[in-house]
Amino acid sequence: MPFSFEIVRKSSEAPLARAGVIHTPHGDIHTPAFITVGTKATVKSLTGEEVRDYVGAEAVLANTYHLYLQPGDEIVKKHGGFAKMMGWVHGEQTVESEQQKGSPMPTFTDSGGFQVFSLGQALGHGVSKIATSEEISKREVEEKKKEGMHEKLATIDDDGVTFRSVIDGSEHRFTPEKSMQIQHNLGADIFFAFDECTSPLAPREYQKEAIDRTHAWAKRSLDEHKRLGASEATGEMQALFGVVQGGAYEDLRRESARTLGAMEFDGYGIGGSFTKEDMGAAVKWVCEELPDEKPRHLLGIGEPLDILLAVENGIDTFDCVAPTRIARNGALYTPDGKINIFNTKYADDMSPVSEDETWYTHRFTKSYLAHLFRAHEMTAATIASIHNVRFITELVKNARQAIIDGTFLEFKNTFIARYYKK
RNA sequence: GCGUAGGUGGUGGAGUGGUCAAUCACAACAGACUGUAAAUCUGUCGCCCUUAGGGCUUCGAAGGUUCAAAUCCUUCCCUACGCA
Repeated sequence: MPFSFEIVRKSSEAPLARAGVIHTPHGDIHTPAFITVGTKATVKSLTGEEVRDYVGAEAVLANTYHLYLQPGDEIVKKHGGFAKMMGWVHGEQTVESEQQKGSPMPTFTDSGGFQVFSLGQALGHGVSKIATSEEISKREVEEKKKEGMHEKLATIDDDGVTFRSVIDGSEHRFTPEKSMQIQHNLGADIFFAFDECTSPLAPREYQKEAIDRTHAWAKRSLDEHKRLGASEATGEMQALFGVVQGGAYEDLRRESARTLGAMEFDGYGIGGSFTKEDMGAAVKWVCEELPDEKPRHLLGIGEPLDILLAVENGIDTFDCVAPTRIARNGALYTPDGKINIFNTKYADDMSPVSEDETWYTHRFTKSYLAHLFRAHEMTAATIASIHNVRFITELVKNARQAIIDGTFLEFKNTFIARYYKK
């Protein structure tokens, strides 16, 4: 089946929220959906089977920059794409027909645009996806002091980006065309156009310059995508999403969404580094401008509250490293908020890691998991990652059901009241 | 019994007259993490006072030398290894 998107139900309460299905050649994604991040063709500490059966994820997102550097996109191509390579394949629960078993499941690849930001402008400034406005003003003061202290690993010009490998320091160059060629080799179902992610520290003039560049790159990405044609592995044409930028400026965000919305993309990504306060607003502006009938992916988000806000404002899919990263560092999502399993009180806590007894991680006690972390056992990361990604995946699935049931706002408020109560 | 080397904060281990409440590592305690340069990073870690800072008690024990001792001297206790 070729790529398509179908809206199943629009929320009766939130004008932008909707439930739908993304059909890909490798299976369906029921939206809103959380897309698990597997940057280097692995969801850190988990196998494909664990992500499929214990997490219940429907799609995985890998990264162009990282796989290009290591092991190299040609190697991935030889495997028939990263999904096959990492064992992200259909099993008992996910197949519709017997012949589908063992075939790849749905995948995305990010374009490498974010790495240009995180290894360039943001390097050494501690700026990431989300910053508080307080932090930003503090950093503006420190900005000059730090100037030159960190050698940037990437520099941008209108044609593309020159960067140094974080692995061996060697110099490389990405252009929109190059990103498309690599993504084509990596073999995902859904690609992202090569974009420039800006820092919230950057002034308005720069944000404007950056979206103009991002729009030009979007056009070039689209042209190259068409030129490359159907995937050699599947014979299917893969989908390409354009990426909206514009910082915290409403007019730039709307302009970016309108400009890209007029192009022949299969869907849209919303990128950028946000402050905690303006993410929801930025999503709303953009979704009001984007064509209704195409899916929208919010890149790199997020925490439970951010996800609910984004669903409410029209987002269909998300990806975020937080569930797996904080899992490796001993933090767990629970319905009552985030906990740090290292805290003394959990050493003797006999309650299950997951409240829900249908979850795989229900069988382990918090005490056991705390022990594994303290003992530096690798399974600590595995169990915590399965739990956290499941938690976020279920949250989004439940939000989807609530939209269908017409109870989204109640669902959202109930969740937030419990999760954030002190 | 003799010889040798030692006894430092939860642990290992620096320090051998003043800048020592005592480097460092680990453990412990808490925090951060949002298109992954992250199994990472930050802070605390003798006791008391509200931070700046101040006060008090510590380096096997007891005495002593000195303006000043974890550091020097004496005695004692203990540990490891070697010799009887």
